Amino acid sequence: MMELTRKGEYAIRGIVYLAGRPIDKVCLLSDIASAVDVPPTFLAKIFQQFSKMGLVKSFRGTGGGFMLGRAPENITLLEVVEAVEGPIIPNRCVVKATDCGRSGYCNVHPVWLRVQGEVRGVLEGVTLKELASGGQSSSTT
Amino acid sequence: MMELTRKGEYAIRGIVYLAGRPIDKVCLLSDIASAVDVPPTFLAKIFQQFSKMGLVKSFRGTGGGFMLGRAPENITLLEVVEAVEGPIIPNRCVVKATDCGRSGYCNVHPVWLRVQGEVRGVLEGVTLKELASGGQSSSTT
DNA sequence: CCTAAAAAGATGCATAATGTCTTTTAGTGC
DNA sequence: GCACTAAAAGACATTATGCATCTTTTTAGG
Repeated sequence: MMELTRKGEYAIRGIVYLAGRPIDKVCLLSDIASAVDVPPTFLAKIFQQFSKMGLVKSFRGTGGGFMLGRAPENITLLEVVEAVEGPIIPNRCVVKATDCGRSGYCNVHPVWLRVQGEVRGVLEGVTLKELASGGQSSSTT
Repeated sequence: MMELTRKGEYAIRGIVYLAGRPIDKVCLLSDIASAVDVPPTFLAKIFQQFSKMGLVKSFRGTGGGFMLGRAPENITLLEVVEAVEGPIIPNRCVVKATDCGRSGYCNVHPVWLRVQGEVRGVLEGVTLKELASGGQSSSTT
């Protein structure tokens, strides 16, 4: 359960790679794709989503490609994941309480809220800069 | 992302209901199903899995039905969820490190481990007893 | 106007989710 | 032993999602 899809995995690989490149130069999608071993057409879709969210900037035509939309220390893993996978929703009732509240057998509701909070918290605490540079975030292991 | 399936939701409803019933009496599957509003045939599959894991005890034939396999304070939500959804795996690389370690672009690995730990921690801290009685676990909101 | 590169949209296949139905097995009570 | 009850097991159907690929269109440079 709770498994990241390939799309999410590819998305992270792609943007982390981009974050590790010179910040002011465009990258060809095809270069990124081959560097991180992802089908180029699939990665294109992913980067289109990134572009809409402002996580990357795109440039068409000759000399075009992609750049990070913001400084890598200002982009969190949570944003990246949510950009392509949608919001972190451990259970429907988190977003639509009527799904569980109607008969009273959902004391589980607050538990899902807590799960959601914890997951978001962890992902929000990690930036692309850390991921690209190999720097570890505050370890709690 | 990370969404519980219907199966998981139904599983929780069913076993929480059972946990709220007299502990030494069997419950008919059909009664549970109608009480928690789940298709009986589907719930049957779920309870078969529970039975294999020892979370419930089943009795066939006349006077048969289901009982909790252990005291409700000794069954955690984590066990229930994992019984039907499988282990909590935020990303493949958590279970099979070769998936991300091969080229070095997975500094994300420890993050997924932390996510896994947090989620498991929350779910492990909640017992069927609390869920059945409406008692809240240690609130941190 | 020709080429480069991303954007957008249509399509196809495989797998998983969500159920249902039928048959089998195991008990109870007569 | 027989009939009845209820769970176990397995086959089946439908839909949604994941995981791509291919084609066409738009935008930009030289």
